Amino acid sequence: MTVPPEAEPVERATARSRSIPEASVARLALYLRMLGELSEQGAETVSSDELAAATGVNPAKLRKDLSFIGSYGIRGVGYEIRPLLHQLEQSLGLNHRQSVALAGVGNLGHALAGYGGFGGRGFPVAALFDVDPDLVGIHINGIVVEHIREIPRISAERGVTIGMIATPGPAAQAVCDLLVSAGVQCILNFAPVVLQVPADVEVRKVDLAVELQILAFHVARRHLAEPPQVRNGHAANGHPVNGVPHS
Amino acid sequence: MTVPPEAEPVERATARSRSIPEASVARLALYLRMLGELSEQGAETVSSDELAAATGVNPAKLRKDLSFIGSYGIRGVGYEIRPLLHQLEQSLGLNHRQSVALAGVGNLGHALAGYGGFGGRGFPVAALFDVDPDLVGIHINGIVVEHIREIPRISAERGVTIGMIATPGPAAQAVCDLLVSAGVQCILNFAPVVLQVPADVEVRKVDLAVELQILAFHVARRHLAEPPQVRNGHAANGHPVNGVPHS
DNA sequence: GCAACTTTGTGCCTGTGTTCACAAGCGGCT
DNA sequence: AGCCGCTTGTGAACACAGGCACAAAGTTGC
Repeated sequence: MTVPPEAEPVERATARSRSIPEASVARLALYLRMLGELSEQGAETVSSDELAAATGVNPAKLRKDLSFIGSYGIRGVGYEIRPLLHQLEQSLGLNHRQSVALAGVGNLGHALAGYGGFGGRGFPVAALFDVDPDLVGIHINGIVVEHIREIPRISAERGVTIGMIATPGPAAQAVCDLLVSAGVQCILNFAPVVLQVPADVEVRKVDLAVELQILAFHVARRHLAEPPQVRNGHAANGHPVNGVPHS
Repeated sequence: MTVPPEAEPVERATARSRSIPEASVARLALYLRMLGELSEQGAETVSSDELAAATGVNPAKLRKDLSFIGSYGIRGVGYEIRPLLHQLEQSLGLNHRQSVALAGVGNLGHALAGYGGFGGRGFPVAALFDVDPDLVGIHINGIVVEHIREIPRISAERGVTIGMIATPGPAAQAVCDLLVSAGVQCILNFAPVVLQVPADVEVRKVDLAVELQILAFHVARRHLAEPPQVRNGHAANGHPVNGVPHS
């Protein structure tokens, strides 16, 4: 009585993430950045223990993650940074630039447009969009803000592959539809809504309010157990261990 | 033969998250917001299927999540929105305001300080900090930016419980230490570094560059299978199903 | 060339999260 | 009043992620 004929639930999941586990991909990106820093500092090799300590990950987990992209370590020595870096970039799809379109140039969007962490890491922001006539036409970081309705044309022209949505919630779905119609396959959504997209479009959501609420939950848990307890002796000097992992 | 004497690996995990699973907490925050919207629209009850569809979550998972905070549903009917909302706020620790301190009022920090999603949801930004003398003293949203060194004093005065770090990477650890010494127990970190903190401080990290790289990875996976394939016929009208869950 | 040491790569086990499927419970209709 | 349909709450199976511990494989020193 419950489930009707139904489609295949397993097929899609396995087909989507051939080989590399979702959770590992996120950490690989972390390793990539840390390796870049180490490389700039002139290091030639790293051991899994060193890299694990630097990224706050369990060494065994790190090795397993790296094993998904091949055997680039030397037993008894560690990992040669240069080749590993190259292989990581390859595996994460960073060998060809991914142009980003950002829709919504309000408070948050403006900051994202100017955020150096994107362009510096192979994700140049190639187009900006908004509906507000006061914003359309202004320059941010050398890029002109265009009207939302131009999304399909301009995205195609500039070879946009990734969309970021930083609009208010109510506008997000419409903008999302435009991005999808422009051929964008991946969307990073900062708006507090659940986007409806075709099955072949990937959406990731960053929800700042939810992040805070998760923290608030932990604060509350603490206060149930401990008394007020203000840490007045400066613990600022010794930070014992620990970089608390998270999903 | 495998497991030696060893300490208790279970003890710590269970003690830390008495009752509610980590992953559920994140979704509970989602439900909370959606229930708020439904309540404003005048709805009295929701079924798990409806709420699940609205939040892009599996209905069974949703019911299990809600079961962690108690039985607030009526079989045959659904959930009464008002009492459920209230209970959710209680369980997530939103019954007493949590003041937030934000360190780093650069590009991203400025946007966060002005972001309406925080204050409106019970997380008033109560203090702003930076090192830059050009920024110290300016007002954002009616709050004066203070110097980093004032973190301990001002945080204590204003009852800050949550810290947000939006500084450049190299400055983050020092700022983090100051926040910890001020008694802050939870930190939301936007800087691309792994913070070292005492074991009793909770850190969550939001890493925008990593989010993009995860998306880039999926784009690359796609391109291995499919040809260029630009979606020119407008798929903008019908968004079939699907709001793609994520970890 | 061999032995001792170091570090990777991985098999296996454990725990956590997700999903299905169904019994229990509630309201409405006859 | 009793039945029927609907929806919750949850037991059980399953998939995924994490971490230990060890064999394999390399390096260094003699």
